[in-house]
Amino acid sequence: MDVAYKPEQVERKAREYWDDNRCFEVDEDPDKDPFYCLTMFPYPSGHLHMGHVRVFTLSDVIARYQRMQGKHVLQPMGWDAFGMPAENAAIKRGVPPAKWTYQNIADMRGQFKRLGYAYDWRREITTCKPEYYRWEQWLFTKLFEKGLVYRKNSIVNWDPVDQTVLANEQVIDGRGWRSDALVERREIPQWFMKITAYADELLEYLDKLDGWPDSVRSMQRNWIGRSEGIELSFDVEDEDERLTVFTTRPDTLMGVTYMAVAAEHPLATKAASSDPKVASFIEDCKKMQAAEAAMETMEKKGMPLGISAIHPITGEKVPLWVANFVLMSYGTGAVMAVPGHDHRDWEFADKHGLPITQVVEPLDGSSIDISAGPYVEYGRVINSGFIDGMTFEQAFDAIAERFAEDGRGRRTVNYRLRDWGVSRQRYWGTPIPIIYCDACGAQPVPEDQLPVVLPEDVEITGVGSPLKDMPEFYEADCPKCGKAARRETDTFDTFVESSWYFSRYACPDSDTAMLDEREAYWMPVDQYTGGVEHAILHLLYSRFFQKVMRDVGLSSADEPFTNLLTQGMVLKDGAKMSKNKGNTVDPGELIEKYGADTVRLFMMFTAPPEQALEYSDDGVQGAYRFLKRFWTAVHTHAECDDVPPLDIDSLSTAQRDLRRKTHQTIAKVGDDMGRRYTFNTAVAASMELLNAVTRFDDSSPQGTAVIREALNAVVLFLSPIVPHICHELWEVLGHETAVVDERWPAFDESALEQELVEIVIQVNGKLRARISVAADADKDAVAAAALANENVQRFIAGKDIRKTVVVPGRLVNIVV
RNA sequence: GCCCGGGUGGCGGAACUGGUAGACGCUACGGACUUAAAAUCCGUUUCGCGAAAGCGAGUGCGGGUUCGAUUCCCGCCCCGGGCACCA
Repeated sequence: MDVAYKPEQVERKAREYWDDNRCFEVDEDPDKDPFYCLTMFPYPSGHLHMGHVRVFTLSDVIARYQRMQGKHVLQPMGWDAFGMPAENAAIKRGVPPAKWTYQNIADMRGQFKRLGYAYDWRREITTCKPEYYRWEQWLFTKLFEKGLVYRKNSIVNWDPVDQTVLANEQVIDGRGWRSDALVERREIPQWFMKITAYADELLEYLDKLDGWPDSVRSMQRNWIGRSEGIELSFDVEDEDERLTVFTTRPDTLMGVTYMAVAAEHPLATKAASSDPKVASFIEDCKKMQAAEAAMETMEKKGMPLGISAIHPITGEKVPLWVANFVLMSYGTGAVMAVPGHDHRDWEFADKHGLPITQVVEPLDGSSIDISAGPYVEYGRVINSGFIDGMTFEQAFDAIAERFAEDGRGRRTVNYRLRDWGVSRQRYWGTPIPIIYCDACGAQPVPEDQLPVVLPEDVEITGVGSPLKDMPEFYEADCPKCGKAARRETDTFDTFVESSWYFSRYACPDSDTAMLDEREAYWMPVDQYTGGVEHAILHLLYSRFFQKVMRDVGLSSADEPFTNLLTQGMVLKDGAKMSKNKGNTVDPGELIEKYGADTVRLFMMFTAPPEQALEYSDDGVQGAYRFLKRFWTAVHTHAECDDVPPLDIDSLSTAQRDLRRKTHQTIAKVGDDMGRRYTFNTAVAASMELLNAVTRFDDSSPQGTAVIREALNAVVLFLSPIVPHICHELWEVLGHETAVVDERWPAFDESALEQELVEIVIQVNGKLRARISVAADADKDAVAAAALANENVQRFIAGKDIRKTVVVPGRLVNIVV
């Protein structure tokens, strides 16, 4: 054997075969069984990183495996091309975002091709192209017509020095990343999509998504945060308007000792006008970040407004506070506080010397010390007049009824989910198709004027959006009255592009409609793969868009992704790879050194998909070494060219053992790849089989026949993972057809039969011996054999046997 | 802070439905081949005691259920992801 493994040659040959034969280009064939295999498309940052290689390899393995199962597999690829990094690069290097992005796409496409992914490149999508985003603009105008979009004020991070809006990521310790100025909260008008109109459906359908991990469904359920409660209103002294609050704990109503409103609440604004201390407090509240994590971890501060609400039952005065932890954008911007039975209220009351009263006691009647901490469980109501003695449910109903009668309240359902703010004060994004007219207000751009094209030749300064300085962009005529009007210069959140791209792959060239009839052939996606970090936002927005597309008649699918696989990150030295930490590894270099197959194998073997994967140079070496062994084993065997057909009945015990191993492995690897998605154990099992073949020293005709069967199997089931080397080795094994067109091997049940099985013997649950018994031995015989064992006798001698547990084919446990 | 994960040898991991803890790979060590090195091949490798047979301990920590717990339950600790403008 003088053929050395040269990855670059082997891989080029396989690639050329796939390209020449257009192996991965698929059309809509009604006679075939379609399987849509999709990966979350990448942001074209310019260079491939290890995370990309991992997720795209995972998806590719699934696609190739399904193809071997006879499915008509679509696997497309595209680019999530709008986003901040392009603007940042433009500021840094003076290159326009469009130019930078297109160059990156070209570079990355080349790297992907080198990795041998089975993509139908004819369907490539680039979201920053007008052919793509025009349909997104079109859908927005449809939503506008349906009343599913609206404009309202909301809070952004404002950098007072750079005069620009910052992303949460660009705020570091409360300061702007470039200017280092203290960031302020600023309210500006922005467009919102009514995702809350679909809250119930998004929640209900989670139960039907049984192809999704429970963890993701659970995160989404909590994110939507449906809660049933009562909305009730309190009169406020010297005010005409009542103060409305939402509570899920009306049973604690008599325990309200104060109330709190958000800094932006009208009552707070009013109090500030006459009280400079309140005014300065509200001013301070503006200097905090918009991110929820920052809100939750910051010090809880508040200040009395000097006015009181009137308790709706007792008529007593309840002091009104302004507090930094109450959000104007969530609920009504006001809360009732029950410090006796809520953690946050208790801490706030404790700090500010507000009264804490107990109105719920444990159902078992035990006493609690409310001054030491709140009691937050459901219990029995006390100290509460007409609801005394009631359970939570009884009190809930009683309060609901009472308030409904006097028109002060109603049962209602509240969601934690907020509407989706889609406006961004950035240049590099899809222009929001709206024209503002002084006379007619905000008007959607009519269909025949779409797309609103983003000018690509611009200069980025880092101060505001260049669109605001381009009259040729923003000057427009009102679509309704024709008078001079002003075009919206904000662009969409880039999550909008990624909320429907999966459908567009079905018909990327459709220029008369957003989606055409081909959508129905491929959608929904059978297998979607991507990082866990997208478990909530991207996946929830996509689910929302799918339902919207369904409701405007573009699709009949309720959900976009039938099965979801969330993959873990790639780490080095226990930390996420990042330029800051200087611990990045360039997959391009590895591919050059070892070939694509080695990198693919390393990724699949090192950890199961859902877990974080720790990078190691030695691990890559190991993968390369295995491929060399694999290569040598197949070539060595291929030298014996007179391999006869298998004659199962004539096999020796050793030959039968190897054949059993082959068929056990076929079963195991099929299960690992098809059901469990544990590609690491599939590879391990393949290695074991190859090790068994290498150790099997038998050059008799039937010996080589058994080896041939084993090697054929190994090449077949490694072909989704390391497709290039398997393409070559399949040919070396004498096959006329390409491995890419082969079916998954079938396993022979009869090959698995065994005469003897090993049984473990325990005494009191501790391993004491192993014995070999006939596979069909009955329980009593196995127990008797176990008792007869010498070492077992040492441990049971002189003791009474209390119990004997026999698990057939596995173990015996003798309890003394 | 809240929600969701994870924690097993020197390292990555395996043990799928409560039934042999450490498969497979890496590292390290010993050996073969070689003038030498690389590559390759063979062997050992959870820890402690022991010449060996074997014994004891052991899956983040503390408890519990069970004949039997890495696996189920309760309470902690640590690490990671998400928290609505990173994608």
